[in-house]
Amino acid sequence: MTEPDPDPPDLPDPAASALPDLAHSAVFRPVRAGNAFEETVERLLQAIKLGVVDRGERLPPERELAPLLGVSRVTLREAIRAVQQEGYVESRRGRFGGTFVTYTRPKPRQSDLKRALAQMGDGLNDTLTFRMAVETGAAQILATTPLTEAQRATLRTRLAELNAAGPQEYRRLDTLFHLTVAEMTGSALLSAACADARMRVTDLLNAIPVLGPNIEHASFQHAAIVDAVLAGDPEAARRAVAEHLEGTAALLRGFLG
Amino acid sequence: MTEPDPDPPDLPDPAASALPDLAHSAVFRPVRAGNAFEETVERLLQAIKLGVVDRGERLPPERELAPLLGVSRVTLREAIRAVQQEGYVESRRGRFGGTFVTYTRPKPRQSDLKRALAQMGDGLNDTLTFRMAVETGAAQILATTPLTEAQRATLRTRLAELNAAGPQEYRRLDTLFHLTVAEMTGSALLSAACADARMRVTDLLNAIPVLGPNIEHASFQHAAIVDAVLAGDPEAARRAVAEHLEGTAALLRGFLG
DNA sequence: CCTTAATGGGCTAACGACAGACCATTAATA
DNA sequence: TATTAATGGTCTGTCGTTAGCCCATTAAGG
Repeated sequence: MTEPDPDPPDLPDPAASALPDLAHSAVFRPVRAGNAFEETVERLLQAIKLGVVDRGERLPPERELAPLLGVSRVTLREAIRAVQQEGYVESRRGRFGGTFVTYTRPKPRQSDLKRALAQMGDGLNDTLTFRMAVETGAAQILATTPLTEAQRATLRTRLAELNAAGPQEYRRLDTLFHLTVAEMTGSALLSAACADARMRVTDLLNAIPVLGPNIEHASFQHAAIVDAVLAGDPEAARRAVAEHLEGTAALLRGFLG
Repeated sequence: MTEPDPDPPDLPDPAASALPDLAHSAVFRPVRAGNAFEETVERLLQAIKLGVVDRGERLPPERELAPLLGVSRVTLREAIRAVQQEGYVESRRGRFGGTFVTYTRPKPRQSDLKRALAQMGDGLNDTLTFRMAVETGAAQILATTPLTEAQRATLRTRLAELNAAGPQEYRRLDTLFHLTVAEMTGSALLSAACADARMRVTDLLNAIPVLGPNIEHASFQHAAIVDAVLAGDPEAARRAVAEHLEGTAALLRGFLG
């Protein structure tokens, strides 16, 4: 024993220069989040919980979905079986068969929220910060983008649908609205980032009751976002999204006390 | 032959509802970019080209780096051998050995730029949009974050270093500056996104000559960013970054004509 | 009632990645 | 000069993943 490393007196490369370990963590981070199976399960749950595939609808056929997700059909099938056993989907064979979503959002329960919050742990602030950055960025960019009339109409439609939604459909259409904004920027990277950010807070949001006052507040902000985007005012668009997300963030952080 | 699908007259689920294929592409996208080996090579090249590990410095030991990247040591070693054969690094055995960076940025060549642009193809706009979103987001958030005096000092230092840099060191310190802003937000997700965005344009930037007028212009903008962040003015910070990146984007797009 | 196309289900051989142990080499240091 | 700790280099067995092929099932449509 030679006191292996009580407090390194002089490291071999003391001239480590201005080389900041800061930047290290952004580059020397995991190349992949998990194994293919786990990642695939996660994606399927996302598609379901986000409402991209709604109850009663079916997933794309395995032979199409596997290449979309970049995994083999075997891995996809294992993932499907996993979410199947959790009661999210049912598979039916034969022509016009498929894997159908059976999941219904459970009633929001305080205990679910606490569990979800505990599961995220320190990641909550990280996620909320990330979401704030990418969604404000998307709105700001969209407001500087020349939109076709069809796109403008789509935005108005999404907003109207959202405002007309009952508590059952609210979260799904809200997700859709936000994703639509991101998608319209035309950047696949950006919309993937927004989808990712949204997915990270889905469990939390789904555990929060959809209350009248909150909806009204949100509706007002959604309208402000659309108005700013359609008016081509990036500053206002950014501000509107920021206020909207700060509301959500404050709501979530409130449950931590 | 029964005319397989000339124009689907009635699909099985015509009530596909408002189900937008839009959102599909953001969720049903590849779970992983490539195999572990390729991803690892990419990361190593990024660390080197971004200057996170500078010429003469060494990578973390394999036994540390492998778990950081989330791959096995075997895979990491194969990746290292690959970049070694391209002349980026050299390995030395024994205590105080390691894998040392030998890469020096080649002189910018128009042909390199054209090749890099061709390789990106349609991804250029995607990348530039993404970068705009995440970096403006980071600056905006940082400007609303209470900073310690140490952090404020670091920002000023990075800026000073950058302004004092010669053409040789300019790109590296520029990268460092931008990554520092992202890291300071405290969001690992956000800094990873910024690092990713930066990496996607690295080859392009490295192929552009560092010209006096450009540096002066950029220096002015970098100063504006730091000023806005230190002043706690998110609007100004966002605007400064946007202008800065628009300059770069215009420069790159200019080479496309 | 039969045919048929589209779907989930299952199998196999080959490859990729992994963990863990062990070997070889090096230079600081005692 | 001998020790020794830290590093790259190598090997082996195991498991996850893949591509490709064929089977089983189903309901629409002839």
